[in-house]
Amino acid sequence: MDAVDEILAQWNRERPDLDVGPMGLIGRLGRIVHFLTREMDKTFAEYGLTGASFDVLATLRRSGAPYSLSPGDLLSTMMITSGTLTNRIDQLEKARLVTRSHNPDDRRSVSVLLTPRGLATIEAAVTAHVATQKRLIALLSPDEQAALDPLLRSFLAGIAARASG
Amino acid sequence: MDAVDEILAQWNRERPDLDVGPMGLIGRLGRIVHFLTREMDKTFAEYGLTGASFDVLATLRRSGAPYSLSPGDLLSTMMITSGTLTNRIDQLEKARLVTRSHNPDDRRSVSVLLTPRGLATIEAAVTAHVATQKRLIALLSPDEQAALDPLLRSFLAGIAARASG
DNA sequence: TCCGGGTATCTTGATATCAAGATAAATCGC
DNA sequence: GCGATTTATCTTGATATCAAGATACCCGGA
Repeated sequence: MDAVDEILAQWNRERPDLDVGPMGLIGRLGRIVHFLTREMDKTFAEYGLTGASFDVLATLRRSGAPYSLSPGDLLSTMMITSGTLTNRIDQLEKARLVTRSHNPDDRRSVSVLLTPRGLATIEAAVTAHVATQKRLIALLSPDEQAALDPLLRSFLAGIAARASG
Repeated sequence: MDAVDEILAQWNRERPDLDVGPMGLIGRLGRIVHFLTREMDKTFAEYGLTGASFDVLATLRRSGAPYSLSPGDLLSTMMITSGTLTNRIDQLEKARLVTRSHNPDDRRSVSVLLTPRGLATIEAAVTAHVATQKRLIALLSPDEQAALDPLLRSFLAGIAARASG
């Protein structure tokens, strides 16, 4: 009888006509992700980052040398709007973790490049982040983790199929 | 090879020292919840609500007649700060979906009460919401849903134990 | 050449959120 | 009783986000 079960019990009492089975699954998913996000944010904060700024730096870092992508490239892999990305890059530029430079061949487009300081920050932060994720996922046994993985893949595949179809 | 696998492949190339197994699980969880949230928000919007305002109305509704709780009661079941809750109640009051009244016995405390209009709104919205959740969860087969449930329970139990211990 | 349409990025205005602290009222210890 | 502490809620100031539209530039066709 966890916190989600208590909510479902209330609905059962008040609205017995509702089938709240799906609400249990989705509610638990939401709470789990909420907790994981909060814990991971603590690690980011140790490096002066937020989840948002980490995402940008990590996307640049994992794209490989020279650690440079256009805002458009970043947008395509990060589920945010263009205005949000402009703001994130502004903040990172102020913190001297990235620089913007204009492409002389197409002056509409911009390159966002990790500075040496930005590279050092993300190298350290991602190492700590992976350690945090390892610690968090250890709340499940290895068997449970192995059982969960294909279910999440299937769920996400269903979503991808829906989004494109 | 889904979008999360592509991210993991990039990290494997750039930082083969990192164990990104946990990142796969956590990344998929995050994406699934992000998608589910966006879809559920569409249903809320049909009733003039957001996820935030739905949460307040639903908490009042499932508490049972007379559909009245103090901000403190609401806070204890909704993972938000007191300032956020004040703002949510302000918005709902403007929309005439709830009213505030002061308790004569303890003038610090306040009762937030569903108006008839608020009750009618949440009755309809929660019915539609449950239908949306049923549709979304159908991306998994019944067997997959049955397999997922105990894993999420176990994960959330681990979190609850950690949070309290 | 020049215009229309498309592309890449940024700006604007409105909201929602949080952290920290303010306010007001109740209660506790003496 | 009376000051100090605790409790319940709200306020303030900063930030992040989004939707919609503005800006600046490129390109293809007449």
